[in-house]
Amino acid sequence: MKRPTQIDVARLAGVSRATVSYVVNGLTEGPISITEETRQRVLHAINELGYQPDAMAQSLRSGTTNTIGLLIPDMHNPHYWQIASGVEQEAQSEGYDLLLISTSLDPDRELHSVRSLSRRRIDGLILVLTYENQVNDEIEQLVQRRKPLVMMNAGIGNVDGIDVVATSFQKGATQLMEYLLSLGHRCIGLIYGVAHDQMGWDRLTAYQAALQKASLPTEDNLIEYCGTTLEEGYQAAGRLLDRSPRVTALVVINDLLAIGALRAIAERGLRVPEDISIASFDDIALASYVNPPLTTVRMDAEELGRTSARLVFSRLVNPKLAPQNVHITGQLVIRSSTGPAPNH
Amino acid sequence: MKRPTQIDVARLAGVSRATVSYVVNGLTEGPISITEETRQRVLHAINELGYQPDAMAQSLRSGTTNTIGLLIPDMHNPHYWQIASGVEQEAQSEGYDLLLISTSLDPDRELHSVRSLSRRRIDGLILVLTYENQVNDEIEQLVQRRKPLVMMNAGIGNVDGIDVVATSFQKGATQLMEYLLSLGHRCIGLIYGVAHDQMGWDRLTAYQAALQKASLPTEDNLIEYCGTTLEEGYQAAGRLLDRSPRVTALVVINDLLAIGALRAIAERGLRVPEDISIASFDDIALASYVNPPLTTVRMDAEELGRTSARLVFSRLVNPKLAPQNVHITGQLVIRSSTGPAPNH
DNA sequence: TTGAAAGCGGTACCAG
DNA sequence: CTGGTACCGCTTTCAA
Repeated sequence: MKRPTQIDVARLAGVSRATVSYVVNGLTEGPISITEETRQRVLHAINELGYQPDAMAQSLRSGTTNTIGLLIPDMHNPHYWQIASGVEQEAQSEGYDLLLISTSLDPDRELHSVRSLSRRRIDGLILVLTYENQVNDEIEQLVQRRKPLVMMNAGIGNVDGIDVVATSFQKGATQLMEYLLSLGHRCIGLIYGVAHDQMGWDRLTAYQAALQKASLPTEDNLIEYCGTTLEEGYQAAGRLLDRSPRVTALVVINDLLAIGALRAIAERGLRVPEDISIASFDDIALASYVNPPLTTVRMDAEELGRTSARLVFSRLVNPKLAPQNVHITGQLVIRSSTGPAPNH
Repeated sequence: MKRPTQIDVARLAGVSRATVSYVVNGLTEGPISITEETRQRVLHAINELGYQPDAMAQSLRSGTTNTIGLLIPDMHNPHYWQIASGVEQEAQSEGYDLLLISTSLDPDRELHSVRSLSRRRIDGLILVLTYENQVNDEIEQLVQRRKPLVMMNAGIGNVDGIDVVATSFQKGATQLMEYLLSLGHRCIGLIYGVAHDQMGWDRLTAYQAALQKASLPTEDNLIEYCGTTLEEGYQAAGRLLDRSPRVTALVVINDLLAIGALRAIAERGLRVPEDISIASFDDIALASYVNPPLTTVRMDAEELGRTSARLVFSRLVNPKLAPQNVHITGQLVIRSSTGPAPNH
């Protein structure tokens, strides 16, 4: 059973393909105008056959796909999920569909995916890259073809003429460190679980700078590197706690890992925040629901997604808009996972 | 700057479009065979221009899009995220892209989205519907066009000739209830937060049946209905606890809401599981990381997604496969959020 | 008021 | 070994 085409409809209604097209697209008013009677005949035939215009053919003709692409590094992290959710909402409300690709933190796939997306005549593209340098050429091409393109988390190398939604925890991280220091913490661990060194740089440097400013040593064994999953956060926290029992506060690179860390803490019989404070970044929905609710630096990821999508659409409407450069910074949210340092 | 087409390449290489096509598709061996020299000329021209075949045109020709569609009810629930993640993994590994649509629990959008997907010549479709009845006609059409189509969570009305991945918590829920009863719980609350009455039916009926079997009353005010978000789970648990302080155990329709409920419990100064036990369904990754780790009925959502995707692909390979009907049941996982009823 | 026909960018058959 | 060309399904001038 093949799907019916315009021709089938035209034949059944006894008109030409063009007429069908007019009726379907509601051009029956204005410059065209078609007899109400033929219009009804066509409409009837359409119903009869269950005809639906073929989106691919329309795309080929119009050069437009009604689709925007989103590339994220990892589907397991709620943070990216939330970004996707925001993008999806906005896309949906503009009548666009979302093509979602996760690179699973694989640089090759990142490149390959951008290629694949660009072959598809996607109307707009939002990239949350981790290995930017790899794809510069592709991006260059897309820009030259005037494709709406938004990069999130673009590092230092703000490519010319590209819309960027830059997120920075620098300020929030600094606030957080000051807050912890003011609570009397002097031995603060950092759990640094990232896909790529460059990610989370803002937090790492803020951490180091704050310690330095407070004339505290930035000991290497207070920093624990790990991967990006709950489990890895859990493991890393365990290692850190066992290695440096003196730590009174733990800064974790994101909420997900912090939740893993919470478990490691609980398993060692330590109470939060009486024995040890913990704080992290993102403020995913869960952050305020775990026990205790997490002190964190908020970055509304859904809003991030919505903002990126809006940038895409505004450029779609007006291609010669000057490159936008939205900068979003995190806000410290104090909850009950942090408290005064023990014996202070 | 327009993107180059086959014609441009052909012109630059001084050959015909056909030749370019052959080279691009590597048909240079076998029945076609092209001089290595021309091949190189074409390849060179391609590089020169940065030519990439247009996926839309290819789709129009082949009737194929290298895309599978996934419709989920809600992007905020990790359960559906995980399904999406599983589908994405499998799609990725088969070289397919994923078109993701969330209906945000809106029945109209559900219908509209299925329509939109079917206009797009999607190669396969996975539907996680909540309001099935609405879309029966559309589905009928897709089946007749032999589109690989998998329905998850299909209720009772297993449409003929459709691949179904049915999930049921019936057995797991029954096990869970027996387990709670064996721990001495006699007053067991249920938090029933679903998008649509029909969802979670398996758990509701298992809950009622178990109570009945134990000759316990199924009091209406032990059941609290609510929405699907963390916040609503939190609120609902609060209402239930305040209304019926006698409950010693709480069964929650899914882990997400259970995490919300945990907070409501903690805020009332109750300890888990000493004062009150709590158990739920899904076993999302977080379930074993919250404090205390949740007793839950496991349904590996990512695996669900992968299974659905595999069904799609196997039908893509062999369209006349008999309709598959995978039935996946949840397994009780006992962790530390459940314990003996107080004063037992 | 309606119809004929030229593409959109590729693919694949058939000739040469 | 390579080129010409019909076709995929739809839109949109241009003529009738």
